[in-house]
Amino acid sequence: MNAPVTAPPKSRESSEDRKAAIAAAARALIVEKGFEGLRTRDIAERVGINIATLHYHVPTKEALIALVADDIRAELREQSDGKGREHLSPAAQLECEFDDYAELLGEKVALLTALSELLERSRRDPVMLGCVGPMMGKWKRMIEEILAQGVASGDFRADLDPDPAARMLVGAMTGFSRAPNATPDNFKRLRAELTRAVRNPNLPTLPTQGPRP
Amino acid sequence: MNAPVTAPPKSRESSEDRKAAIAAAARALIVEKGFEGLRTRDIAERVGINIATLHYHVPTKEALIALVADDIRAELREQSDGKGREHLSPAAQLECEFDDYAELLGEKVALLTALSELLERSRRDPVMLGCVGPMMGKWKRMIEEILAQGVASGDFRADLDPDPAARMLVGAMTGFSRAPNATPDNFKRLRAELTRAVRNPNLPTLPTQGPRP
DNA sequence: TGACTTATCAATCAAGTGATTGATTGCGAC
DNA sequence: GTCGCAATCAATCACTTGATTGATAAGTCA
Repeated sequence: MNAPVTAPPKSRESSEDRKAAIAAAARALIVEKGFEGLRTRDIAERVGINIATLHYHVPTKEALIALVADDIRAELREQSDGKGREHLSPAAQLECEFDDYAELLGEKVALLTALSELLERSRRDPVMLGCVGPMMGKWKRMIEEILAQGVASGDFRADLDPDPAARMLVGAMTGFSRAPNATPDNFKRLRAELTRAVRNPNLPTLPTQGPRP
Repeated sequence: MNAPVTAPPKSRESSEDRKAAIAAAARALIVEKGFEGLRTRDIAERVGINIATLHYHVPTKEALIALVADDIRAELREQSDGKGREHLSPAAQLECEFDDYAELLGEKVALLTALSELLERSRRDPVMLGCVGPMMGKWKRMIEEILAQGVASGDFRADLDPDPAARMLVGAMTGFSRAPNATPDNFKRLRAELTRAVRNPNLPTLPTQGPRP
């Protein structure tokens, strides 16, 4: 390589690296203190830079918010991208959605927590709504689509209404992450229940039989 | 903004009335600005009193939080109290739960919004968790109980697992109030979907409201 | 009426809190 | 070298915010 695009590690960080570090620190602090408890000084301290340096990279707090939102969006897209599942049955696709959320619950709870904080604020902050709303909308629509296909294919109940059913599934999952006793085992039970809630009872094959004894 | 209460120069309020007014103003402001955006000065202004007067009635912000939490708890209990429904079928009892939530959505959205703010904070505030946690726990347990009875009576699916199913219902309802397009009509569709999600598909007739022997 | 309590306010404090300023330092280009 | 720019920092401003203080008026009661 005679033309390195990314500069080698210097004593002084590049603007990109700094911004990434700032976003990470901000997200961690949002989880700890809540969005409204986010303080620019705390972020700077965690990154190990001066307040003025922080403001050099991220001029205003609004820009900081946008940075964090983008950071979260990028990480979420990273998970959902490039996983062609169109060839799977609707029921299998739905299980994949559950798998994805289980992965978030297991390895990226902080992401979910931060997202939850942003969501709460989005109710009264149009800018935030513009950041977070599309993410949630996309998720719900994706599930809605799977459900509609499943109704057509016979995987799911014929009387299933995709829109409210998708609301139900999304609400159940997000609600789960907020609730106490959000253990992996309890999520297994939840997803099993959700599966039973939407599946076609007239299907000849019954893969599972009821809840645990 | 809002007129600083051109209230008539009344005689001095009683301590109880003042506290009630403070709680009401605080709740309204929580809805508008979020819990973390709650400012004692704003509350005082809305009530029409001096900051020092506010601190006379509610010494610290923590006491204010407790006051608000108690206020919300009281209003919620007011709705759920004294509505003996044990004589109804489990399916009918569940519909009553949906009715209750529809009523909240219609006439007391502010209550739900404030509660949502408190819930968000309860994740990182043990005191708040002590206030809000029991409320949510009671609700979930109530639904769980109805579901268990409905499984036994045959109203609901035999393979329904009450605990995660209750999580699902609670999550679906709370999630609905947060989501966009939370219209009354959409709630109708949601509750219909939830009803179908739990009902026993082997029932010869659709379970309807009314007592059953 | 007079002593005592309750409710109220203007003024102020002390600790934040986002943002700005002016100077300093490291690094690449010429 | 040394010039210019990007990155950094110490100091500070202007404002917010929960809480306190000392004084004053409105009730209560003997």
